[in-house]
Amino acid sequence: MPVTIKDVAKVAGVSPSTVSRVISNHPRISPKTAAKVKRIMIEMGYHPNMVAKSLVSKKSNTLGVILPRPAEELFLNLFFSEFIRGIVTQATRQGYDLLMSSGTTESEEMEAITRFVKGRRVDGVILLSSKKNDPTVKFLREQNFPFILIGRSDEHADVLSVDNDNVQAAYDVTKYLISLGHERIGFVSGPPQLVVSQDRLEGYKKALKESNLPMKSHWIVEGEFLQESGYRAMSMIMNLADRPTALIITDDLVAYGVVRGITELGYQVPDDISLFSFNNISISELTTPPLSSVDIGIYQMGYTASQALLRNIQEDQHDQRRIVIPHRLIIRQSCAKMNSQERS
Amino acid sequence: MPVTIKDVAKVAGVSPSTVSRVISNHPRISPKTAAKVKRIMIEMGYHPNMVAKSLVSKKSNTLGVILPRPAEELFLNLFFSEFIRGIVTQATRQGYDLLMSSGTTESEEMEAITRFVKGRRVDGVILLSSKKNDPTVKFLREQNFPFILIGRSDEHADVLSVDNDNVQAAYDVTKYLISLGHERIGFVSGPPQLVVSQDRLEGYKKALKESNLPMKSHWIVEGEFLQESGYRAMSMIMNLADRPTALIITDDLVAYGVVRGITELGYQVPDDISLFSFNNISISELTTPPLSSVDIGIYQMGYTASQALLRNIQEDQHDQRRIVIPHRLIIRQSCAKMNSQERS
DNA sequence: CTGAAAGCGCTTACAG
DNA sequence: CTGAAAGCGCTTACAG
Repeated sequence: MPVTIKDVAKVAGVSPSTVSRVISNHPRISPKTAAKVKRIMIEMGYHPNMVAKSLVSKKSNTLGVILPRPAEELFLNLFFSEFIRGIVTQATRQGYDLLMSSGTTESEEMEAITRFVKGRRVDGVILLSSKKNDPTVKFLREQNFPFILIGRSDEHADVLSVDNDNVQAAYDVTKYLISLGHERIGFVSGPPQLVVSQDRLEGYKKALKESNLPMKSHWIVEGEFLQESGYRAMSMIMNLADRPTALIITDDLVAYGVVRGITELGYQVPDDISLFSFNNISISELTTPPLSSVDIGIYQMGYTASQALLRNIQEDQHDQRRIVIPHRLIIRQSCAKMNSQERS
Repeated sequence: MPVTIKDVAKVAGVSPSTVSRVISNHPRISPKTAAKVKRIMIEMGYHPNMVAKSLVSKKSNTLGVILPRPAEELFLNLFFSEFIRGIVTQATRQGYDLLMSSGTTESEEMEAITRFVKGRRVDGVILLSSKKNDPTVKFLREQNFPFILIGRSDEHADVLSVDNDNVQAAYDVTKYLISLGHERIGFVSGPPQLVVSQDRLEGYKKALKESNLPMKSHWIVEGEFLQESGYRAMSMIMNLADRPTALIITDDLVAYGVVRGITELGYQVPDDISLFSFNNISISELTTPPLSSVDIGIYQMGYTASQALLRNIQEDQHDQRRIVIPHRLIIRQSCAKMNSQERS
């Protein structure tokens, strides 16, 4: 039988209300009783029942996250560790825990969110997906429940969210390759329905247009966030008569497949083709040669998401901004300078 | 204002008790009232307050995990994703959620566990660490609270746990290398205070002794679970007059550093030296050449941990077994066969 | 088959 | 400064 406030009160010879006030450091309590009650709490090994506390206070001191379902598992898996760590670190620092569940189907996902929100188990929700037409976003808005979206939502532009400026990031990468003298630049993209894919492609196109460089549709390959995707793309790309001298790749793991494909076809990076990828997960510095990659600040995204959501919860003034996490181009050895005779 | 059982009762013209019984599918309720109440619940958008439910039922339907603190962060980080996914998948399947927190110091860790356990927020705890003299293990035993340990505990042998047979795994790897003709086999180990390091080293020694092969202490290097560790070890190892022809490495990431070191020194894998590592995380198939590695079933460990813990909670018969997850040697291209003239 | 009542362990006006 | 009482939203003997 765990010890309750009542037990402590009895031993201390005070009322339960007084014990409760001591716990919450109520100002109008005599230092003497406070000291006594505190001593007895420790002696008896008292610890408040958070569930009971939560029931009356209507606060859980908990944030909720739903794991992405299988379809996007792979993409998110790579980030997952760093991301969750960022979320938990900041949440813990502010005295919040993290409640997690996963949904295999969309309806299971909705069920989990409902359980969290209507079951009063969390004070706020972090949404990992940025799909079009997401019913969870709709639900949370209807409930007027605090939440933050990772990524961008086109339908719900006025929602609290953290994201990268993926258009700008891809633009920056493209411009960098152009500055090295590349004129034929290809793009190995991710699933076209994802906002992140669309944004990066847009930045790439913008940079090419601005520099008056050609943009051929057969230089753009769409795939999954899988090594295989990159690998397979190469047999096509490398056999092109007008093949690109540089490739932008939407993810490090995909880039790894690209490197493998290129190597197997007997070509060299960066001598035959330059590569620049995204996400800067640990793999990117482990390839031969080490890959240049865009660091999108995954840990910081998680950290910031927690922080912004908690502010919303605590100040109860639902600000609806979009927070942009800065990106950084990490230059390694996968890009070569072009000199003019090679350009033909 | 969320709708409560009382609200539903009022509209349905029954008592709250009846509504409660309908929700829990109590047998002695007329199908007619049941149907009516259910209809009204849906109409009113009723969802039970899990906190209130938890207070009276004394069940939270939640498992707790504490994230490892920084010291071991890196080692566990690599597994983390897969591991948590295994835990969550199985927990969700059985209707449980996962509550997470992290502690930077040992006392913060204890605080988090206490909050979970004494605060009645979880029904069981999964312990990720397998340190010596772990106060959290002691606490949970004293509280007689359901928990499962990942790894092995020497002081607490009679505790529910999931682990690999690391002695056997290292033994198997060593025997495999011996079968290829290697006679000088080195070991790049992890932090010596970790049980996993000790176990693997033991299996390695056992196999060598059994085959009457030499075991020199300068063939054994202890380090961290970091790429740098492996990298640094190589300048020493490769300059040995009697340098090993094969190396067992405690982790894929460390092995990556080893490959880098070997390559920079102008040697080749597996021609100059064979490598076999542990954990089989995604990196291992991405190196050049692809690394042979021991698959220790990380996802399955998480999955099994959830499952065993939940059985303990639900059947309330605290069985205290040690569950061993089988390992598999994944043979790739990093080990060469030795022929006799090379052996000298 | 159903309801009234007590209680889970807390908090917090209200009163003194 | 402190206590008695009501209540958070549920469950569950007990009685009928």
